[in-house]
Amino acid sequence: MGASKTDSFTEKQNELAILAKALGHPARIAIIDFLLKVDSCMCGDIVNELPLAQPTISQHLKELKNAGLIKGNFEGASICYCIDELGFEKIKGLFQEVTQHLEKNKNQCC
Amino acid sequence: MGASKTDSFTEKQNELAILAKALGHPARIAIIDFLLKVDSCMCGDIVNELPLAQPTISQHLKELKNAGLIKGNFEGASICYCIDELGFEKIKGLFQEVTQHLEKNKNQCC
DNA sequence: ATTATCTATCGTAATATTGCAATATAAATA
DNA sequence: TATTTATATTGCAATATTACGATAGATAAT
Repeated sequence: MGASKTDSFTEKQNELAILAKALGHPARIAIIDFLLKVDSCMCGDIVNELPLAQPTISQHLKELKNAGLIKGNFEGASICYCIDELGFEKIKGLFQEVTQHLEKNKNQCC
Repeated sequence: MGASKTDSFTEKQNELAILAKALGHPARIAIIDFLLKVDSCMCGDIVNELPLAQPTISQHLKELKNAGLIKGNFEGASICYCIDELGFEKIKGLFQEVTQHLEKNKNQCC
């Protein structure tokens, strides 16, 4: 085998996993960091910032976009990328659940 | 190639990526969900809950533990697993940064 | 000591990801 | 139209992940 058994889990679990997976690479975290710093930029700016080739950056941007973590709009010849707050709102929910739960239950087993 | 260029990124970026990657699988999200529901449990309880074989669950638990998202302590013959709040605190920082940034800058490019 | 129970590790096959050179596409400009 | 500029896609090799059967280790109970 080797393929994830996505059918065996809830839609919400799969959705969260897709969002987390998209953030599960340092290059993609670095892209998010950069977008937070500059608000918006084009693909070439990121290529100049990170030590990866243009096709690799393009691939990472595609994955972030598919997961709903960034948006990209045409602006003349280039494409303007920026953070997509919707994706981050979704994944934030999980952490709020965890935090709220842990505040209630300080006395754990471990 | 195929290996991530981890040396090219900051320690914080790599750390966040490791945490996010650990959550980037529906089975591991399901394990976290279950631990939130029952507070603490043993490996066998998760094997009964999820449609995966025991070695597979054990492997997922190991990854969550390595990332610092769960803890596991011996309790008699079995091992008691529960959420590790430290890991979740770390990853929460990124989302707070994003949220705070987006509150300030509602007027984006896209 | 033997057996039963619980969890981890090993080995392996199937699949997915990462990275880049080469190439293609799309829009602006000369 | 030809050229430049910006980004995406393709193809491929290297590596990583996923899943599980078989097996090993560790503790508890008999």
